[in-house]
Amino acid sequence: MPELPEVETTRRGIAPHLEGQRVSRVIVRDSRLRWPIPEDLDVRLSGQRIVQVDRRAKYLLIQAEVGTLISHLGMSGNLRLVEAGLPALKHEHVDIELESGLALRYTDPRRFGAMLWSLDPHNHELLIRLGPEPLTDLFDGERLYERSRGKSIAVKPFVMDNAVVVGVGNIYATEALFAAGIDPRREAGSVSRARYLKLAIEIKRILAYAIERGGTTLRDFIGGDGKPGYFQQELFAYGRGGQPCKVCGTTLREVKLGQRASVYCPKCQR
DNA sequence: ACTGGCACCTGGGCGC
DNA sequence: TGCGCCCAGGTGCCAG
Repeated sequence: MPELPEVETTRRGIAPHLEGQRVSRVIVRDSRLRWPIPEDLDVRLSGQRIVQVDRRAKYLLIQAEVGTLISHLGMSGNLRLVEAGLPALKHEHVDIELESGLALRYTDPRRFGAMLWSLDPHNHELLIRLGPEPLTDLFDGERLYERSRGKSIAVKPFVMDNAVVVGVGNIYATEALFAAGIDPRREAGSVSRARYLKLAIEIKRILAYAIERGGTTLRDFIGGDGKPGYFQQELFAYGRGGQPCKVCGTTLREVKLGQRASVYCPKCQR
C-alpha cells in the first residue's frame, strides 16, 4: 500500500512512539529483503536512543544518536508498533524493541522493501540522486517543463521518475494527470508550460489531500495497519478502466505505459 | 543521455 | 477444490 501519502502517514504514526526511546534489541527473523539487512544491525542500533523519524521520498529515516536506519516499504511493506514479544506471524521479518515495552515491527510479504544502515543517509547512494520533494517549493511546474524538453518518454512515466520529482507513484500519477486533463500517453516533451503548471498544482493538491486523509483516519499506530490515504470511491481514474468517467461518462481506457497500468479518459484528457 | 524492458518476491483473483 | 495464469501501490539495473 505504500505510496508517498502512506509512507508519510506511517512516519507520523510511528514517530511519537520512537522519538526519545532507547532501543533494547533488534530481532531479524528474515534478512532477505531487496538487499540483505545488515547482520550487525542489532549491534549498531541497540542501546541507542532514537532521535528523530524523517522521510525522504518513500524512504523512512530512523535517526539514532549515531547512524540512521533507512527503511523502504517496497510494494507490500508495513511498519507498526506492537507489544514487544508478541508472537510473529509469517512475513513479520523484523522487530525493533524499545525500552517502552513496544516494538516497531516490519512486515513485508513480497520482500521488495529495504532496511539499511547509514552514517550519512542523505548522501547514501539510494538517496543522493533523488529529485525534489513534491510538497516543497523546490518542485513546481517550471521544473517539469524544463526537465521534459526534448524527452520522448510518455508524460506519465516521466512524472513517476524519481530524478524528476519523488513520491509520485502509479495511483497518484494517474489521478493527477486526470485532474490536469493530460493524456498520460502524450510525449513529455510536447506538453506545454501552462499544462505542466497545472499538473504540478494537481500533484501537490492530491498528495496533500491524501496525507490529510491518512492523518484523519490514523488514530493510533499501535497494533494497527497504515490506513490508505485514499478510499476507492474517491479515485477518478486509477483502477477504473472500462468504467464511465465520473465527469463526462465516457468509458475510461486502460493502457500500459512503462509496464504499468494507466487509466485515462479519452475525452477529458488530451 | 535516454528509453524501454526485466528483475526481485509473494499472494490474490480469475477462468477453466 | 485445484491449477495455471495474470496482476499488484516500487525501483535499481541492464542493454540497445
